[in-house]
Amino acid sequence: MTSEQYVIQQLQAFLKKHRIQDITISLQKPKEEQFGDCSTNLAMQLARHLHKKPLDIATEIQQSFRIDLRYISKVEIAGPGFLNFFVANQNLYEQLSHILKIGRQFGRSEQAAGKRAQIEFVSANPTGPLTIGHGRGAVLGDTIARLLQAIGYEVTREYYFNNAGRQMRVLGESVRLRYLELLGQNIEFPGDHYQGQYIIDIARTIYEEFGDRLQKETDLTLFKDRAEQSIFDDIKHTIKRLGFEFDVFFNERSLYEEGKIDAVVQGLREKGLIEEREGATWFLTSKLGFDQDRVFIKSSGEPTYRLPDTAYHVEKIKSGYDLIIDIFGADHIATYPDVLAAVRALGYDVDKIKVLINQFVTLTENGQKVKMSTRKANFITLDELMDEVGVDVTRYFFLMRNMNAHLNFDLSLARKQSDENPVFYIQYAHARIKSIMALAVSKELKWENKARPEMLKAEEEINLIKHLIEFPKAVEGSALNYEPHRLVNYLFDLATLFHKFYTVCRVITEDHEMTLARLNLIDATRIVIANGLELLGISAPEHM
RNA sequence: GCGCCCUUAGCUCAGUUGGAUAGAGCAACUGCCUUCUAAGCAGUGGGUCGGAGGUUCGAAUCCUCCAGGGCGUACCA
Repeated sequence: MTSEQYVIQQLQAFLKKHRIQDITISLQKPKEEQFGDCSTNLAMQLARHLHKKPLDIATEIQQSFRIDLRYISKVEIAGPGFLNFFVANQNLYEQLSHILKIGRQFGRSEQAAGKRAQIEFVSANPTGPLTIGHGRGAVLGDTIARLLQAIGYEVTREYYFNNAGRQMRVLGESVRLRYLELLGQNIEFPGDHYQGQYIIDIARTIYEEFGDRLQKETDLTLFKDRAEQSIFDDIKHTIKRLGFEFDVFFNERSLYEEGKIDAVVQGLREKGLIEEREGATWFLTSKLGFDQDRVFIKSSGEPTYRLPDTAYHVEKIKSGYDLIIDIFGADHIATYPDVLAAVRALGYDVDKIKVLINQFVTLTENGQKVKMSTRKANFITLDELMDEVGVDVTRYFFLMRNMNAHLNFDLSLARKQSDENPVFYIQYAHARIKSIMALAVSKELKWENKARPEMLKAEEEINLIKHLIEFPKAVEGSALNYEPHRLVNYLFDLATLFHKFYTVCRVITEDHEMTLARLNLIDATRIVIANGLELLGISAPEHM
């Protein structure tokens, strides 16, 4: 049992004794050390119910609280009626050895065991390399997947794409024109076609294979297919470099082939939510409380994205996932309310679907904003970014901030000062520990299960232990809120506490007992940092 | 106009779901390497939490209004 669990147990006993219900006990971690390790505002909450002064109630609770030195050393009343609890060191030592005992498992839990989650992200159509903008979604998605796995979910990473439609025709035509250029034709390349160098590269491979045999070819299929294949190969390579792979690539086309699209239209039509008008097929969103109707099928006969997206989400729900996560960029904000409305109108429970929107990455270079556009090719690719700063910095950068805040990515800073990136601060703590442990091993020191943890009494040591044992809560909070940056902040704070400890407390000394105790402490720290970085997909280096 | 998001130190951002004296990193300044890695540590300065009301024991956090910025608001995805 942790100290917190003991506190809650005692407080619940108090509530039961006084027959008080409908109160949820909340424990906070005070910012100030003098206010203890955890505190509760229960007395203030109860003041209204019991018609007594908060301070009087606090005193009652304090008097009924049974101090057990295995968990809590003292209880104090402070301020307007806070009850502050101080953790007994004995409990810290027990939890420290618990960390050492379970090692890599520390931080993982089974609370979502048996549940399945699907997370769809990136989902860029194969019209060009992944950009820094996609990178944010990619890293967030993979990390949230890792976090969900850490609390027991079985997770499927899914990439949804569409290789049909107008943009793919433009892509094919772009390649064809570049191919004709290679044949020496004078081509005026349209401004609204894909401008990137990669188009020329693809055209060249076609030229090398076919020579001029495609000169009269007007069917775009071959150009389109070659481009798609080449671009997808690149995308998969980039993803792999980032440190993960998708389990499923879901082609939108399969929804048509299996009749899912028609089923959606039919289903909504039966509900009176479909209408033909001006040659197009409309989804009557206005009947569902929205301000305007939306086109489902254009007068050209091609569906808009809303229709297949709806069919796709119906399929997700039918697959029986307990949790369905979509990660979109901010430019898709307007799309999901209609899609979810359609899914709901078809009678499905959309509560399992969580739509996470990540705000844009604003690129600045030399103080100037860089506008990114795949078509204009003035983007920085994710690969180029990783070439510049490495995978660890790339991932850390995308994870360190709340996803619904804009990410200001200063390219010149990322290039020039990449060794000042905070990720190195965390990795450095790990490398320092490995270095000490290597020295200990060379001195044939064996610390496992032989140390006396009660030797660890210095403020730096106690603070470090207290933070280490918060790790499972940090993982859980990060996972349940889909907020990787919380874990990043936790690890940064942990590194700070370790560096402080390192400066003040020498690990390997003449004092054998103390040496073993501290080796245990840094070993536990190493475990937590490594486990944490693993969840972020960032390496934990032995040397730096 | 409407919808979603953002506004906290000079800059970039945290702030554990309403708690006690609002934090960190950069940038500036001052110290600390004969000892396990100085990619580190200690310290100084820096704030009307965009503004105004409201809710209550208590608000950066919740509600309303206003201002500024971003993204949408397509028979593009």
